[in-house]
Amino acid sequence: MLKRIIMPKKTRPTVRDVAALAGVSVATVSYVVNGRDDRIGADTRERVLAAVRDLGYAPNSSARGLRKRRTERVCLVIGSLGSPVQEQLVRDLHAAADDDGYGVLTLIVDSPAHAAHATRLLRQGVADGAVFFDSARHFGDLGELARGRLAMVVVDNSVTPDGFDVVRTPEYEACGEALDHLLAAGRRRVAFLGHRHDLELGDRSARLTAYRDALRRHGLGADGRLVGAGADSRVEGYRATTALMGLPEPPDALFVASDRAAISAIWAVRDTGRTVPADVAVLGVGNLAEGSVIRPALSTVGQRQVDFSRVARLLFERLAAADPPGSREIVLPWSFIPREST
Amino acid sequence: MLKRIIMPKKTRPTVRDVAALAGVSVATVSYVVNGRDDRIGADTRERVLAAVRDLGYAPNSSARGLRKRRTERVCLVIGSLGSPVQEQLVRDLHAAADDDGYGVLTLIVDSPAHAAHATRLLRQGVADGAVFFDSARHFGDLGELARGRLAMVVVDNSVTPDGFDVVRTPEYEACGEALDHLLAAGRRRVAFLGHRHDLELGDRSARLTAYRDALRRHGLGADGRLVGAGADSRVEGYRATTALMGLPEPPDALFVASDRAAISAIWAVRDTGRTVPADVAVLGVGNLAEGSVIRPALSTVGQRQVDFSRVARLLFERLAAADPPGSREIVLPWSFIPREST
DNA sequence: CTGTTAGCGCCTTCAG
DNA sequence: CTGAAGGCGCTAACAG
Repeated sequence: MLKRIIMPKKTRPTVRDVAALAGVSVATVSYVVNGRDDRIGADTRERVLAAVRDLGYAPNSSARGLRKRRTERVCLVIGSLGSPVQEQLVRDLHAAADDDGYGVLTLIVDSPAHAAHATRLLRQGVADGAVFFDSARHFGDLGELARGRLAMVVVDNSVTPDGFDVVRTPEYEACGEALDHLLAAGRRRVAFLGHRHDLELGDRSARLTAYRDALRRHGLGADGRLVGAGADSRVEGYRATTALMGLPEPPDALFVASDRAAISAIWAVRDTGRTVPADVAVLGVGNLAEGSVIRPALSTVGQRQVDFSRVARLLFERLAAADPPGSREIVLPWSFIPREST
Repeated sequence: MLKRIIMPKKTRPTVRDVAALAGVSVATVSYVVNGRDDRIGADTRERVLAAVRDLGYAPNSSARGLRKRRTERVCLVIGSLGSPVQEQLVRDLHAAADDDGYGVLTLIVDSPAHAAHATRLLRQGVADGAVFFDSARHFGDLGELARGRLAMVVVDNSVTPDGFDVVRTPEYEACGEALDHLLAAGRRRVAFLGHRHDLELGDRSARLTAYRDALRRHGLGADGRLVGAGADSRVEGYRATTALMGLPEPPDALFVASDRAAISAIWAVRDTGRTVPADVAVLGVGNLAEGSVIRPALSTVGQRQVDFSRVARLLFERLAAADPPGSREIVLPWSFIPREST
């Protein structure tokens, strides 16, 4: 009892504390804090703001979320750290969120276990909306989440809209164009280094399918030894390429499903004494900034100007809408970006 | 009115809905949901769980947080995406959180603006605890956050404990050892490529200071042209190295403050027709897995076995403790890891 | 212009 | 073993 009075408060200040200190009611504090102070006198407002500062008051987000039935937070669900494309997404989403007074939380989901984890948090209402990027494949039923009143935008090519918006990238077409270029230039042994999940997906992987179809278009048979994993990281790209170059009939072109690994691949090719692109052409995916700086500059496939502001806008439109808009679908512009490595 | 009855419920189910469907009281539902079901009959429990499944019920985290005055969530505040060391931290923190039934949110803070953003969320009680990694420098007063009843562990060398635990890495000593090795081997023009913030920090940057002190120990003067930015990304590492190699008197060794940039540096050196390590030695920092795979393998400085489980444990000890433990300080083992590039 | 007050959904004594 | 009730901190009617 006595402790209460003597000790500094161990619990964070509430509206009531602020109200008491400023000599006003809790409603007034709430109005001031929320910017609804058209009805509040200037002097009163100042007293409240001073009390807020003195006490270090910040409104409790649980209480506010409970009352308003919105958290004013959005969630970015991404598949992994380490890909610079995502940095742009982070930036664009933060920018859009700031405009609307929202906070951004990030959930890293690179396995079904993390997806379950994320699903639980999202269903518990940790945020009002979410953008899924490079992570949708780990989730079971995204539609169920959307039905739980979560505004959602999913960047993925193989998911079907179901109460949420879908953003697609025409990977298949752009990769096909790039591969045609390679094959038209006379390359005859083109290898494919995919992500592990490209190989698991098989026919449902746009990149792998684009590769197979391009070979077929040019009358070339598939050689199983030229298809494998290696796009998931720089290390794997280096290793897989080294192995490929040790083959009795090594490839004369490499289609690598990520720029990061493609850059390692260039390095690996050169470490076996060959030249890029003279001996071996290398083609990446993603249009990483780094690719345009290295020598030879990396030919790639992706957005010319990496920009996710449209994705962010979709989410905040959804959040602002009184009635949820129907499931929309947009397509980001992808193209073949030829440089020096092919 | 009629709509209410006809339309599927637009709002998420609550304990009351579950209780009504299962034919029990809300208290019973709460007991079952929270595993306090020693007092509940097995059949009753089954009915409740069935209702939970049918309705797709998940307890509202705002309401629960308000009532329990804890969110059972922790926050990872990291400085950027893209560094694989952080992947290990993410993994280790998730593992520890799962054990204790906590959720993990990630906040990306690579600027003071993002720090303000994060501070607001944290002060609003979005999580019970937080680990700061590679981000502390963007914050003004971490002590104030800790006083706001947030359990905190800060991984940073220049912050002083103030109601939170601090984890340090003996960078200065380990870098010094590595540089001594370089200089003892006869290198005379050693360049330093730092992060932008190393250069801003000046004397307070362990890596830059280690560099300057090592030169001094070996009786070498400082050459301003050999010190610059370039560690922040692969691209910058490549560019900065290329510039350095174009100098009238190019360096014979490069100390690069990140492994990622150091790897680019090796490449850039070779692209100017020189050999690593014969012409130019390259030393990185961080012990990135990739560094041990490339040829020549990258000499570096860091944790031999990258492991942050102790960091995570610190946080969860703090959360479990009734009374906050005093500010603790631990030191992670860092060492010089010589390989082929020096 | 400011104060009073009724919940938001949940957990947890306290009775029964 | 189960039900009723209070209150966590906040916002938004509604009074005054």
